[in-house]
Amino acid sequence: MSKNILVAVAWPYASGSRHLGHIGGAYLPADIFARYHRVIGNNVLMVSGSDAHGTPITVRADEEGVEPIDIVNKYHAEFLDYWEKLSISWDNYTTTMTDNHKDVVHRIFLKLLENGYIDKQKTLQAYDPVDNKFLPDRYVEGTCPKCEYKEARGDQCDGCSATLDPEELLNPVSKLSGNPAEFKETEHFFLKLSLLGKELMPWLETKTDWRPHVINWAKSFVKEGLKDRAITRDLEWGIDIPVDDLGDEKKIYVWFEAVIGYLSASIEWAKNNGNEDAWKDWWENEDAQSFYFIGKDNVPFHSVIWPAILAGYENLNLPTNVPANQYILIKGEKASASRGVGKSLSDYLSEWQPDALRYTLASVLPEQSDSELTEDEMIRRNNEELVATWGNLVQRVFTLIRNNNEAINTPSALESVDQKLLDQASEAFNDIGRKIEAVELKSALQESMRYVSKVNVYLNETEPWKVLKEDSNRGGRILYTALQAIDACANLLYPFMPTTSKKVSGAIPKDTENSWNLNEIKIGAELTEIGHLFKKFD
RNA sequence: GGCGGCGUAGCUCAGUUGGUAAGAGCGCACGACUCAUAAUCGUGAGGUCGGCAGUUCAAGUCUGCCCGCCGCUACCA
Repeated sequence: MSKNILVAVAWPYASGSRHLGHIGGAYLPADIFARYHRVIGNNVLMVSGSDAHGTPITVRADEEGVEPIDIVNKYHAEFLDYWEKLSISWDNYTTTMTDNHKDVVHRIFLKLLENGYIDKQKTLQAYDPVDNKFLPDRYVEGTCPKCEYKEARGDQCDGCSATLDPEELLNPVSKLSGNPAEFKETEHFFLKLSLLGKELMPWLETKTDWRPHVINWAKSFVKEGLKDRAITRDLEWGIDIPVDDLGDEKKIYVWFEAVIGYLSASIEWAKNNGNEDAWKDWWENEDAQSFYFIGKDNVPFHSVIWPAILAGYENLNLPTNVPANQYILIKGEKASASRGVGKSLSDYLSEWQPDALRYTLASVLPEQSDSELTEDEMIRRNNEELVATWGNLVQRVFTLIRNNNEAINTPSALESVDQKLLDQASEAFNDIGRKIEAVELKSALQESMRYVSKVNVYLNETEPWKVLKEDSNRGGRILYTALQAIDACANLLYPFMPTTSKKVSGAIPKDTENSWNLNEIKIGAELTEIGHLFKKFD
C-alpha cells in the first residue's frame, strides 16, 4: 500500500552562494515533504545535485583566473555543507559532471533524435573574432535601435526594456572582451518543441490541483505556440554532443541537460545501492508520483519543457505536480549586515539553530505569492513561537513530571478533558497529513503549532501543579496525558524540525513506536533531563 | 505593447465550486495563573476586503474599466 514518491529538487547553479530565499523556495519544502512521506511509510527518492555547466560559471572562472571546475568544486562543497547543517535529507545529491549523467543525457539525446524530436538548424550568432568564440546574446552589448541607449544587451535593452535580437544592435561589441562583434552562421541541434508541445495541453488540462500561478503560466506558454529551442551551444565547458557531425567545439546546452539530472541522479542512486534497475520504480511505474520543488523562475522548464522531453522519450513518468514557490523577500538584510552586501546563508547557519531557521522559513513559505520576511520577524518567531510556546511547553511538562515521578506511575482513568486533547491530536495527524500531501506546508505548520497551543491550554485548565497536592492519581493522569500530547507534537513537527523533534520524542519512553500518530507512554519510566530545546535571541 | 500574478485589520498572511453577522498569528488594551527559558491562558478594540461600474435574491469570491506593485515575453536558468 505504500507509494513511491520522487522528490525532485531544483539543481543549484554552482556559480555562487545560495541565500535564505533559495532554501525556503525549494530545498526546505522538498525536505519537509520527503520527511513526511518517509514517516508515513512511503518510498521516497529525493534527488538533486549541483549544476556544473553554463556560461555564468565560465565567466566567473575567467574573472577569477581559474578553471570552471574550480568554481564548481568550491560551490559544490559549500552546498554540501548547507545540506548537512540544514538537515536536508537527500537520497542522492550529485553533480552534472559525472559520467553517469553524461551517459543518461546522451541516451535521451539519441532517443529524441531517433524519434525525430531533435534536428539541426542554422542560426546567426554573435562572434568575437579576436577571442575566436561565439557570444551568448546577453554578453553582446551595443546601442539600442529603438531608444539609442548605449549599453543595451543582446537579449534586451535596459534603457527601454525592449526585447532584442543581438543582430539588431548598433555597434555590437563583446561585453567580455570589448572587441567588436561579428555575426557568423552556426549550426545547432534544436529540440522540436513545435512537435512535442501538441501533446502537452491535454496533459496540462488534467492538472487541476496545481498551484494557480504554475498551471496558468504553463498553459499560456503552450497556448502561445512553442518554438523549437536550441539545445547545443558553441562552448568548451559542457557535455559533449553524442554525434560528431557538428564538430567538437559545440556542447549540449545546460538547460537541456540539467533537467535530465533528475533522472540521472535517480539512476546513480540505484547503482550506488546495488540494484541497477531500482530507479524504475519511480520513473516507469505508473503508480509512482513525482513532485518537482523549484522556484518560480524554473516553472517553464519543469511544467513544459521537461515534460516535453519526457514525452518524447516515451515510457517515463511526467511530473505529478510542480509545486513551485514564489520568492521570499528578506527585508532589512542589508541593514543588519556588517560587511556590505548582506547576511549570507553561512552567517545565518552559524548564528541560528538549524531547526529554528527551518521553522522561520517554513512559516513564511511563498506558496501563493511572494512573501516578506525581516530578521526582526525571524527573531520574534524564534523567541515567541519556538522558545516560548513549544520549547517552554516541553520544559514545563518535563519538569512537572520529573518533580512528581511517583504520581505518573499510578494515573487515574481518563476524563473527558484528557480524551478531548488526545482526540484533537488524532485529528491533527489527519488534517496536517492531508495538507502536507497537498503541499500546503505553511498551513500545515500553522496547524501543528495550533495543536501545541492546545496542550498549553489543557495545562492551564487542568492545573496539575495544584491537583497533584490533593489527588496524585488524577495529577498523574494529567501529566501522563500531557506527555502523550507532547510526543504527538514532536511527531507533528518532525518534518519541519527533525532534530529537536527527535530529541523530544527520543526522551519519552513509549510502548508504541508510531511516528505519525499518538503513542502509548510507558508507565513507570523515568524522564531524563532534556534541556532547553531552543535558544532565545536577546 | 502582450500575457500572467498580486493589492484583505498597524504588520505578516488565510480566505474551497459566489451564500450564515469577513478569519489567523503578531502588535495593542484589560484580566487569569505561577508548573515552566518572566514562559502560559482568556477577553476586547481594530477592516466600506486598491478604486469605480455591472451581473445576481446574494460578491472579498464572477465581468468590464481604472490605479499601484511584480514577473514573464523563450541564448538567465
